Amino acid sequence: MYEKVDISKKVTERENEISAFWEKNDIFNESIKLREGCPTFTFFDGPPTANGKPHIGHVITRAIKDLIPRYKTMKGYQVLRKAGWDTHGLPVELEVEKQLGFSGKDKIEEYGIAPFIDKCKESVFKYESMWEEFSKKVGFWADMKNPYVTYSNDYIESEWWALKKIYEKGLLYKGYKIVPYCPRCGTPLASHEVAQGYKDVKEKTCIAKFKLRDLDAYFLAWTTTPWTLPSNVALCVNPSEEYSLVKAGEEKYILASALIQSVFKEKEVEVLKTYQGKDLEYTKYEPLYDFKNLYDDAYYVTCASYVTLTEGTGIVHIAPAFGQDDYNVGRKYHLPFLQLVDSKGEMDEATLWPHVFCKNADELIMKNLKERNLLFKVMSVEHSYPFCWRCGTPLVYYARDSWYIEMTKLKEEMIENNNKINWIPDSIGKGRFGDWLENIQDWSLSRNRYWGTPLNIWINDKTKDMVSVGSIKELKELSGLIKDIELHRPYIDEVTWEDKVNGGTYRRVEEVIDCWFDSGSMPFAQWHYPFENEDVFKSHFPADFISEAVDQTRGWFYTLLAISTLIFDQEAFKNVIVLGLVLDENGQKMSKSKGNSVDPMQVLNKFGADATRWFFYETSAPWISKSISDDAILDGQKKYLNTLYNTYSFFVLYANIDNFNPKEYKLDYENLPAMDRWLLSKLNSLIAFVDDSLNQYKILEPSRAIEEFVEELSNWYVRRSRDRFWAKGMEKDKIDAYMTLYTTLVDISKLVAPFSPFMAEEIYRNLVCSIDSAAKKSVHLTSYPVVHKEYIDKTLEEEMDEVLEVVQLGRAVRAEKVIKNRQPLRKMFVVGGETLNDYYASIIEDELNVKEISYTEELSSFVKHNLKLNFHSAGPKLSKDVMKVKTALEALNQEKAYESFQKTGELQILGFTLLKEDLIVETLEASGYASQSDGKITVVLDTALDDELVFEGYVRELVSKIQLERKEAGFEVVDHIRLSFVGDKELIEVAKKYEDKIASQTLADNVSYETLSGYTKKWEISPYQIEIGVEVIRGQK
RNA sequence: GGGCCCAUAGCUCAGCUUUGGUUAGAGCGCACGUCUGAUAAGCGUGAGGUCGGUGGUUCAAGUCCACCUAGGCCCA
Repeated sequence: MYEKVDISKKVTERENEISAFWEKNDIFNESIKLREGCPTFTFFDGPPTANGKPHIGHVITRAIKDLIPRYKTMKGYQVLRKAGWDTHGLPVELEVEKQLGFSGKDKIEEYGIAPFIDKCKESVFKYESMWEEFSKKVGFWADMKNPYVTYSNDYIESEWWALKKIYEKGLLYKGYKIVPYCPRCGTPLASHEVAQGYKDVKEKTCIAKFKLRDLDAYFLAWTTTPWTLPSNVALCVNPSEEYSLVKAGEEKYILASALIQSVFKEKEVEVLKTYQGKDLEYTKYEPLYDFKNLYDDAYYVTCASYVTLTEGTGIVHIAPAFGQDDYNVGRKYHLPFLQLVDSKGEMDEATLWPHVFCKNADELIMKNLKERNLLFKVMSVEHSYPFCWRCGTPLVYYARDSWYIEMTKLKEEMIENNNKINWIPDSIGKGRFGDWLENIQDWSLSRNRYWGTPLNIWINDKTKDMVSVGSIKELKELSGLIKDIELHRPYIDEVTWEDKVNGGTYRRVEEVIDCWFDSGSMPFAQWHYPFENEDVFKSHFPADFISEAVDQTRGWFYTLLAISTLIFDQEAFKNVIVLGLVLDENGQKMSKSKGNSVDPMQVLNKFGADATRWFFYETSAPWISKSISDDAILDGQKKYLNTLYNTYSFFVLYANIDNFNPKEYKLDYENLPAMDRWLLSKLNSLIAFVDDSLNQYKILEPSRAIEEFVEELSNWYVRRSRDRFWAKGMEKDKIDAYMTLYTTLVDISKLVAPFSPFMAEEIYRNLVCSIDSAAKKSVHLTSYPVVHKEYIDKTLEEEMDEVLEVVQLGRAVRAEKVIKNRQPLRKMFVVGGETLNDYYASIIEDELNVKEISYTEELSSFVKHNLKLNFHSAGPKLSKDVMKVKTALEALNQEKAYESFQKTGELQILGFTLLKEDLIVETLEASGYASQSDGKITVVLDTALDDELVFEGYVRELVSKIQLERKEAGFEVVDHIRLSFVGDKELIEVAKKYEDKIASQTLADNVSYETLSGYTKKWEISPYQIEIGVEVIRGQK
């Protein structure tokens, strides 16, 4: 029959066995082959970098990424899952530099680019096997045999095709990028290098005066970097803020209205006129300096929304060579580019201060302006400023050559395509991402590095003509190259050709591209489209579903959308679940330096994949960051996984004893008892809910519903139905119970397969495959459970809810009066609930150990009434008097007020008329009765005891003690025993009187009152004592 | 500096948008009691909350508004 379930076996051991089964039978590929010809569901896997180890954050991405495709596969879709590796980029180069023991570009060139990139290639797959093991462990199914690799020639060639399309659309241009730059080292710094070197410094800042050309007034503009003032070409205001023309002393100034006070302090100021920022646009002013003659092209006011009124004057000076914001404004207004500081950080020859280091020129410039009455004010400011982490020189922001993709031209298309995407949660798509698109910037594409996709632009050194090469074939045609070539530096740099007509040599530009372009190109580059696999690509674009952590918002999510908009003018993915980050147990970010990183393999080996996955599903919504801890994982494991597993092992235990084969019976729905129909109703409600939720990419809600169902299955259905499985023979009631539980467990195994793939598999294989060789050999090859609508009976569910409520109240009464559940009671009353049928009554009676239950509407003998204001209805009606009326109502004689209210349906108080909906009737326990109420239902217990009840209580005690002894003595559940009693005569009499009952419940074939035998133990059953012996009778059933 | 997410019991989280409403819930953990022939389980009672802070709107605010603080993410 079924394989015996060994509860003591370690979870990880069980999971490893399942894993081995999947591998041996190639279940993953089987699950894809099975859906050949079915509709496709497209999932894109965001490529991890293989030169870093998997960390705990990858568990959540993998858990979520795995769930949806498994679900969709079971729903009948074919879901290809090509894994990928992100292989290019600066981190790889840095890793290799470290390994080779040097640092810096000059050292790399000394070492040689060819051997250097060979090292990069090696380094990329340093942890590949670790990743494979990791994926296997979490149960993440992906095609890791044929992954896409961003450094492969095919992949790069696809990117070249895309880059050429962008080039042909005229969207690829060469401009400047403002980078943090160390003038001493002569090199730009990467952002993480800059971040290392911030220091708080005190610096002189100034407000300069810019004289209007057509008005006797000055614009006031504040700058923290006076050395950029000679390179000024424009001013900038916020178009939607208000600005004022003010008179202070003899002079007139223009500045933001909101900042007049902070600029002029106590000084007398007269406001002459106000403007909207937008009104000032294109107002011309006199330049501070005329080192270069740009008088007709520059020196006017521009508008940009980044200008804020939090400090300064609300007017910003624009020097496009020295700030990214400035540069963007410059491009927008076609301003000239003026860079009067050289690459050593020294002032230009053309200025009054040639070769002075720019930071030292601040004082000189302010002195000069002051002499010419162009300096309004000088202030000291303390702020954090970046310094070179190598040499301590203050960094300057400096314009360098860079290639851009002109994303600003595609703003509308980007927004339109973004609006087609279902973001989960939508606040990210609309908020963080949407806002960002509103302020979209051009994509700085090039990197002056070595290990990356080379930019496919060749320039004629004589004519300056440019060519973008879109394929290897094209390259060969142009250059006459015959042999195969690797599309990497330095090899690709050697490919040049002569222009036979106009002369000159075409050479490739030096740059490689941003590796984010690699990952954003994966929809087509993974298939080497358009050179191959046109069908596969076309049927798998855009993706139905992707998911990554929130830090990818401006990373992969953006580049996917950007490239698909550029090339295909559509969205790259339809649904995206954004995931929160995984934090340590104190909610702190994990980092190597803090030493609080959690090793994912250690977690997986300790708790198993199902429990770890479940933690991420069930803890909170996917996008909320999670604090991970052993306790938190253990929680879900105990509550959900162990409970389900125990229920399953309970079934197997008894089904094996009874040799129960579900294939020999049918689920006889029409004639099932209410308990079974209740379970089937709950089950199918659950299936409907989970299916619907997953279809909407909701994960938290179905997880919690599953957990709740499993709890009810185990702690209500199975607990209540235990003796049905325990009954002798194979009566209909027993078959019903078996069939109901079997059906439920099999459906649940399918339902939870996407969530907890390992346990689902184990349950399914043992319950289904063990008895049906024709069944699908894996749960992941089956179809997702379908709702039996006819099994859903909401009335039944509500009735059972009431049973549970009554039981809970009854237990509360017992606890309060300290009456053990083993002590039977004669009578109970239920007031205020629906009258339930005998079946339910018997459940309640059994559960609460009472002989009779009666329903009554009349509870005056048990309870008192209390009238309270219903604020919801009375609040708006009474308004300010609401509290007065409340107090008056409380002061009334409640019973009398209730009576008259019952008669007339209304209540007069303080001149107000309160109607039924304005009042809440509360019932309270009257003295002398044991009762509990939840406000709607009241349960009253008759606590009087007579001899018979007391005897029956003793019987239950005796049975309970015997069962304990059986367990302690280590008897099997099915063992029959010989019983013996010695002790106080009161208890002996009870035992004799109820001997049959005791014997049948404890499988005793023989009872003796003379001498004790077998395992014996003394018990106190207050106030008497008894000693009980239990002994196995072998060879008998 | 800008944008966004988040803050509720010792811990993990509901409740907040759609309807502002009387005593703010659940699970875990703790104490006591109870039940149990599947279970590391179940049930009950109790202790445990200035709902991050301040101010505002309102008869009434965990819930709506403004500001602030802490943590996190992205961008400067």
